[in-house]
Amino acid sequence: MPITIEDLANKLGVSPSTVSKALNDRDDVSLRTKERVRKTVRELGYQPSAAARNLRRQRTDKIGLVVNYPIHMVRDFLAELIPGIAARAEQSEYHLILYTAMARNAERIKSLCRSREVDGIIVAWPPRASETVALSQLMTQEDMPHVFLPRRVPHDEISFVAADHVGGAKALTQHLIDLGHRRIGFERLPEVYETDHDRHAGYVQALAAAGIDYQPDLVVSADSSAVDYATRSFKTFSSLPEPPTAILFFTDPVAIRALSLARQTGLRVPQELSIAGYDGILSSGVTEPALTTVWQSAAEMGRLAVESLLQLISDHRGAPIQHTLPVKLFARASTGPNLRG
Amino acid sequence: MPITIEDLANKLGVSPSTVSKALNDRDDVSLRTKERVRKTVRELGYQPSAAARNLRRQRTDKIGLVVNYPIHMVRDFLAELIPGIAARAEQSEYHLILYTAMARNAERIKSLCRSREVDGIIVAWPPRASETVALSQLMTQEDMPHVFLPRRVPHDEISFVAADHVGGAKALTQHLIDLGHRRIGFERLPEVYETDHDRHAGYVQALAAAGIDYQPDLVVSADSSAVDYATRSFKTFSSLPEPPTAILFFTDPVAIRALSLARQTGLRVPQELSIAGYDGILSSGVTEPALTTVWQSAAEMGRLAVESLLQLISDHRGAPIQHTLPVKLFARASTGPNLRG
DNA sequence: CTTTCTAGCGAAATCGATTTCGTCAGCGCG
DNA sequence: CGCGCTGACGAAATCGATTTCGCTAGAAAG
Repeated sequence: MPITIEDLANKLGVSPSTVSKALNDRDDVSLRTKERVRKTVRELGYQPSAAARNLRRQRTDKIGLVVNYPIHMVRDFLAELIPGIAARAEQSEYHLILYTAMARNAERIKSLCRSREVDGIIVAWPPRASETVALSQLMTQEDMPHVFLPRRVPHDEISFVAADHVGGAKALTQHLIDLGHRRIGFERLPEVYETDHDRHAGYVQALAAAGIDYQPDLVVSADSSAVDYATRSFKTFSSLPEPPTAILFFTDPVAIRALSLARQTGLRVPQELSIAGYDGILSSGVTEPALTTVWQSAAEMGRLAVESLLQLISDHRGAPIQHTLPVKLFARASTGPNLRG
Repeated sequence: MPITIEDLANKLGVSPSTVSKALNDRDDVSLRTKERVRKTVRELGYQPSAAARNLRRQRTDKIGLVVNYPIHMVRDFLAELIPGIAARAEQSEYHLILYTAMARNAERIKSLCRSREVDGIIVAWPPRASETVALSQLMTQEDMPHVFLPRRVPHDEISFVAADHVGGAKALTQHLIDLGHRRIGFERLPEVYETDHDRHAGYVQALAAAGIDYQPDLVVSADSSAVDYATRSFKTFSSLPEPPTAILFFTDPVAIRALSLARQTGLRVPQELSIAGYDGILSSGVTEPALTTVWQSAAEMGRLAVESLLQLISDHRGAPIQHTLPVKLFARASTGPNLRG
């Protein structure tokens, strides 16, 4: 039995409509009345019922974050993303509702749209391109503004916020080239779609710019279905007739694993082998040696995603918004000059 | 213009009340009608308006997580906690709304209660005891079920989920005693209230049980207002006339910092100095040497918090629920036998 | 055959706000 | 004086579901 607008109206001797209008600062209420209303609101600590407002205004001032991926695999990223989203949303009086148990489930997203419990949706991790297009169309049909994250979606009509993986891989490769490396191993993870494609493109561009031939055997496709695919990839590289002097692994955890494998093998890092990761979020700085990596700001992506979403919400059916954020190279101790010629 | 219950009713030639009752499986609707309704619902993909339901039923099937602490300081913990909460909540058809920008702000919590946009609240990190009691009373007055986390609250009427820090510190100390250590340094962080108190108690108990005298100079109060208080604490320990052979630091980050300070000083870990952390969440396993620590499952605490909250929600004004979870000792390479007698 | 019950349905109230539209007093102006 | 206009307010509709209560037809009971 919280205080309702009617209680307030009675106490003030005016009608509920007047109270509502006063609180929403409409101009057909006298200044004197507005003051009186505001004063009483403060005294009684009145707060309008969210449900009633939502129903009448047909909006909720909430946005949904749908995590379309096994959470434990992306925990570090979410740990930055979620605060980034929440902080930006709260600046604009929006709040964040989390939906985690909906991996690849179009039905559930449709229900979410129809229940109208959020004004917009951020989808973390778009599925494969065709599914993503279908998902996006579904949401568009339901008039639900939405933004994908943190991968780009190869489609003009779809809003997303992504990191510049072409640039990231290019910078990383360039960094190794600058250190004198010419045989640079590159681990791919084909099922990650655009991300893999972009990074590979960056790698290729950097090599080409330096006039280094692209050697297919230096590019190893990780088999992420294997339990310890880090070890597999590492072994594939080191069993080459002419192993690379530097290796770019697809993610930091794999690179970290490679660090300890190298140690076990007796290979000194970076003197005999340079190792770099990617996607640095946490913990890349605490290894020994500290891991060279490329860092993408999940918090910043979250912030941008919210801003894009708010725009899409206010510009009813405006143009799609696509952001590609620059990433930052962290050159640390795990990469060093090529001492093997 | 999503489909409303009236659209459905018209299409079926029955009244909205009948549709509603069919969907809620009331027993004054014939089986035949229920079937017809359910079929059409499936065909049209009807989903009731959340706002309308919330208003009428006076509940939202949502719980709020109020993060009452600077987020960047507790990111690793949140990264486990939030998925734990969300997963358990979604099992019971609840969803999670995040409120981050409300550090120590009773006014905002009051508004949250009165707006009725959640059915219950989990407060992450209770403030000092007196404030916590006030906060709890406020919420109780507003009929808002709530649970504190992850610290215990020294008050019988208040629900919380906490880790057993007495047991944790005791196990950690015992571990070092078993390794032959008798001069064991202990870093305190006085402003963390009950947590500090409990851990200190565990330390004292373990010493007493082993018949080792408590030496006040081995207990150092960290000055967390200092920028690099890790270094300060470390130096205080090492400048003692008779330095400890093992040190328990208050958190993993500080212990990790101490590892590299020890290396710089030329002290070998664990041969010359054993170092342990606390609160292991991530990254304790990737240091060199791997850090001994005590681990508390944030996910499990989240799960329990939701369960407690759901219980408080259904048992209107039931008894408070207090959980103290056992923690787990991870004895790793940063602690070893005392070789200095 | 009348009365009583019950199963099944619908009309209408309700949740608590916002918004539309109408009313009315007071004012200025010709 | 009559007219229109404006400023300030309130009555009532509205959002879309749930819930209460009453009604009716047919079965069961007498």
